[in-house]
Amino acid sequence: MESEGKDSPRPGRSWHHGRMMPMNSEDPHATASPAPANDATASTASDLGHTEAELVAARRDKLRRWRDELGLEPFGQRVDGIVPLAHARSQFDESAHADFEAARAAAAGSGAPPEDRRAPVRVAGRIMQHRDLGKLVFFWLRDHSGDLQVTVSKAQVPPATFALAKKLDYGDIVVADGRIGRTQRGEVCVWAASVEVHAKSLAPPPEKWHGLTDPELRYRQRYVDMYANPETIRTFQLRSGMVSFVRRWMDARGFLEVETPMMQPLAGGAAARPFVTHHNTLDMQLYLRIAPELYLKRLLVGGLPKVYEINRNFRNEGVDRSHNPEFTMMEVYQAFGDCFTMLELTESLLHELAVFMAEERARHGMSQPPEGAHARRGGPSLSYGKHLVDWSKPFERITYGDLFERAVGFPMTDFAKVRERARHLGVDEAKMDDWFVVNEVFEAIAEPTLDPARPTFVLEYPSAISPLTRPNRARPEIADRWDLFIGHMEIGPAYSELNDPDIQLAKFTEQLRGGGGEADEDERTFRSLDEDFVQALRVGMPPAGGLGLGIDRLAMLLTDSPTIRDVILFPLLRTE
RNA sequence: GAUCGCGUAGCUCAGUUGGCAGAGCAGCCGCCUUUUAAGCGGCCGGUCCUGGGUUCGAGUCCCAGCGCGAUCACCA
Repeated sequence: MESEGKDSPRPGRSWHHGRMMPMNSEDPHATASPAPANDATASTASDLGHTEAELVAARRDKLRRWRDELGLEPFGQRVDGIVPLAHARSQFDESAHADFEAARAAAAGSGAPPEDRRAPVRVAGRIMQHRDLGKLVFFWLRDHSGDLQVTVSKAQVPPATFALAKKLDYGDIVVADGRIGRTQRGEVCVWAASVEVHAKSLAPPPEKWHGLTDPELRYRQRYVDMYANPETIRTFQLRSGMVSFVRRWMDARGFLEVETPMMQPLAGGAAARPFVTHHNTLDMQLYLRIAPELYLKRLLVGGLPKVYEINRNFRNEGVDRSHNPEFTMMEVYQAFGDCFTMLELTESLLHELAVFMAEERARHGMSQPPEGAHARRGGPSLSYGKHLVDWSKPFERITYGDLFERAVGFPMTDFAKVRERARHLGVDEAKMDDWFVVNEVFEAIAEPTLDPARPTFVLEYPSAISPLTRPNRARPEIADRWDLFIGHMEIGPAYSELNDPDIQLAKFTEQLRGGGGEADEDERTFRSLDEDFVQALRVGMPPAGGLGLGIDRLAMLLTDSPTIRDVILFPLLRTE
């Protein structure tokens, strides 16, 4: 395919005939004149504030003048050879700069061009700062790699280029060619030979110094947040690196990544309310999946020994700092494993992931923990808010019962005292089974005592509160399950999966009847028996370990983000 | 869904006891060849979230609603 290279400026458009104006118009109303009627994207004063309309009009007026008076087309085309700003900056060479300055001084007045060994670069970015000092214009560009200054000297560029450079706005997307040098003040910059606008920003920009701070605006206009707040791009670069690492790690251990249905005729695999949707041609009610579990287990039946899926789940529930209605989870199943297979896998994965993310955070310029922090354990430590999470192996392990007794002060089997404590907590325990009262007290009192700075596996959950989980063969009163907590968040559970179809069917049936008293009526209406899944178990599923890891919450921990919305590009918001 | 807090210029924020609606940034005009949140002079910019109410007078007090945030519930 033929490479067209840089686009060239187009002549002014004929439909501006009669609207030509001198650059320094004396008509005070000129900047407030309405946009051309044939401009389909024109905003009107009625859908913007009066003042915002004026700001937009000023930008449109520049656009028009560039076209009419400078013959430029400020919405550009393909440009080849652009290097990231950070790369351009790295091309700076002090000796080349010094040699050029000396050669320029020596050549002054001779007319001969001075020898110039400074690296030529082509850069592109969005204008973040702009200063017009008369015959010298400075502006800063920003791209995904960082910021870089461009300096434009009236003496070194064509008049039209300089006129353009003087009128650039915060937010415009600019391509500049030039040599990498520095200013007298020592700022590394591109000394521009050419400057072109390739996208005129018509929207009023956020505040220059504070950026965009209103959380709602940051999420609604993520595209503004991303350029105004560099840490936003960094967070998503880090998240992407994290997910890639997890995939590489799983792939290297022989796990096959698969994709199972997100639209399911039955929403199973978790206790949650689903979203409902509808297929027109098949006239069929469908649910957005609440978990991939039942499909992944079918794959074990089919003969895949090690599978995982990283993808979205949808739960029709509340929104808070650690919940978004659509969220990303990794589920893993390994034939002939159990929940301890999954524990070892999780511990190794997260430890190595934290080592990797420590390097990535450093590479992206995030501040690091003080030297020697947690060095005695030899593991990476990564700040998360006010905590310094110690990701060294082994992670902490504690049983449910021990944690309960340690935090509450008496054994969880002392149901009378448990009920008394629950009443003090305001729990309406009278109609609840003993073990669900225990769990109320556990979640209210024991879970918060876990050290947020140490990943902790909570083991040996009571079978009574894990109705779908396989009981331990030697000690049926405990479930073969654990939960991992980090930073006061549940990161994920793992199970020794049930593969006896008769027991599975019995448990499903009991759950459908509302057994255990945990599910409210509203939720039960969405529950239904997945008979095909039971049939799959009848075909025969190997015993297996299963794991679920909350990818968004891991991203929060590893990018030091206080809310799940900071690690989801477009979190759910009410429509305006 | 509940409780609490917040909502003022395009953005970031002040606004006293209820008494003329404010600043910085951004924008427009002018000056400057070394700026680093540039500077100087001049100018423009408001549905004080919405709707009621109290009052001579409401950004401010009261009620309702909407939106956002925090906590809780649900949940991972």
